[in-house]
Amino acid sequence: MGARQAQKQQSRRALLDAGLHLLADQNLASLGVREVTREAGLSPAAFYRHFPDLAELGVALVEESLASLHVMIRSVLAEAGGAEELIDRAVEVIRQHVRDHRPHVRFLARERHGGVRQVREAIDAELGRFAAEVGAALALQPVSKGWSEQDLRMLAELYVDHMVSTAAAFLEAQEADPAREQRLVVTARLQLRLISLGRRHWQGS
Amino acid sequence: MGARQAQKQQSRRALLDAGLHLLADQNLASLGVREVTREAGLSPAAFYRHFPDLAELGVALVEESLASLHVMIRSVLAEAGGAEELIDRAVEVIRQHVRDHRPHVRFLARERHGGVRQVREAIDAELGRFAAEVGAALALQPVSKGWSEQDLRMLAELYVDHMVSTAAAFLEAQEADPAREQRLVVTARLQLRLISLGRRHWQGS
DNA sequence: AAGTTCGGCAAACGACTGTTTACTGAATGG
DNA sequence: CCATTCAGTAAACAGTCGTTTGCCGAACTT
Repeated sequence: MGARQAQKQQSRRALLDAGLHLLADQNLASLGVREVTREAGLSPAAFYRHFPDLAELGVALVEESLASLHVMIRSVLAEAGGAEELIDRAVEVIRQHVRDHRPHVRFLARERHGGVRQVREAIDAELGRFAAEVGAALALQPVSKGWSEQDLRMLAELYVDHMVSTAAAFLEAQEADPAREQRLVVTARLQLRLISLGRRHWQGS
Repeated sequence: MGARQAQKQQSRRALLDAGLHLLADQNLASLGVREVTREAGLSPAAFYRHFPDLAELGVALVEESLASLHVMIRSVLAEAGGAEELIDRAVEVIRQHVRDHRPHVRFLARERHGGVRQVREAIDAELGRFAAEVGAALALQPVSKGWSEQDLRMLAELYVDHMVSTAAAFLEAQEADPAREQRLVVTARLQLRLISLGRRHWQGS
């Protein structure tokens, strides 16, 4: 890649980082072009060399934010182990992921039902693909023997929804109270244990 | 109440309705005073006779939006019945509630993790009280015999989170595709059945 | 070495913003 | 019936906004 492209990528990164930083306490819909370029150290007009819209910057952030999610889920399911350890590891991975990618996670939580349709749809589509991936992984586990396609999908969605709720809860807990975070870990584990229990006794729909 | 107060209430309502209407495709943080008053048919300055802030209008909407929720939960738990019918009724009540209160529900979904701290905290506090109420109701059911306080709370939160996720899903499904709504009903029922199953086999933490 | 591409800039456009001011006039209370 | 209260108004304040324009100069191509 030439120095030309490299410098352009650098500016693009600066814009994305500036946006992500400003979105810490703001919605995408209330973000301004001038605001972003000011934070990024560029002139307002420079923005349009990279994105036609702020919405487009938003979808770029969505892709970036969810890329790490797929990596995350694999790291949970990669190492085998009993149901109990799997649960503990899953919760821990979520906790750590929120710690390591606060801005991205906050962005997702905030814009999932936010005011920008384009971004909302991008998140939903990606989350759907995510659920499919989880479903495929669940199908490989011995516990899922005899489960219908529909039931697997329903379970995967339950897990994904729970993960999203938990991540959002971590988001608020981590900046509020360190003790609250630990309580959250305990609760999430218990909930997953209960779901896992229901799963073992499932007789099909 | 005098005619004086009555007219003031009417203007206040107009502001709240205008806000709710505009928030259909916008965030609270990107809403403008002028925008709201224009929609409400008032002058910009009139706004300040009712609210100091747009954030305050937001918390007013939170209270309004969640008042109907408490009514809702009671209508589910009021009539007794087997676990199966209770689940079906719960899902149906949520579906209907979203239908009947679209703007309020959308507002809650959008601002729960939105850019206005004051509103976020109001929603979380109210949702916490809601979970406590659900927990108290769960404690009365025979299935909960021997359950610790913590376990009951964890279950209540699981139910509330699931309800919130389901309501948000209905929100998008209802304006997209009527068939998707029915699929959502089926999925939500299955998920609640699975949770209910885990609940019956719970041995305490 | 000359010509072209193109990322970034400053400046200007009209439109819109939140909030304050001094005011009007109808409902209120004595 | 007169004085007061107060919800609502119009006008003005000083900004910020998104977007387009013409231009510069460094990196590419040939």
